[in-house]
Amino acid sequence: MLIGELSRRTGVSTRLLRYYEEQELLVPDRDSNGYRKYGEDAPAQVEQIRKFIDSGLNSRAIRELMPCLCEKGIRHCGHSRTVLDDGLDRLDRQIAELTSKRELLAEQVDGVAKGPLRPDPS
DNA sequence: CTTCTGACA
DNA sequence: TGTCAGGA
Repeated sequence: MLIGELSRRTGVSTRLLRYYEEQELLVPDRDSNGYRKYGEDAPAQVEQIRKFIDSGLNSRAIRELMPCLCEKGIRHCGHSRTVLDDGLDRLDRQIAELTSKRELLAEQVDGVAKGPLRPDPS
């Protein structure tokens, strides 16, 4: 199928589908006319890519994961494990950072609550 | 009308 | 990610 059909069937813009190719997430064959020609499994692959993106994985991680995909989800080879676990670790670190920031800001909120009331400047 | 590449008031 | 250009 051509890029237009894949776009309609997945709801992903042609602009994005071309970007995925640029990132080597989904590289289609080319027709003699130069048009991108996607396989029947492309729709499923695009959906998988969307899920990975929504899970916070970067293009490099997704690129390394795509070869590990089969009809139903991921084929758990050793590498896919590593990539997935790295993704979880990165998210845990981000959660820790945000939690830290939240606590600092919360301290300020407490300070304001205890301080004397003043008329708003302006 | 559809797709392609490259570029960004 | 959208959108426009200029060509096939």
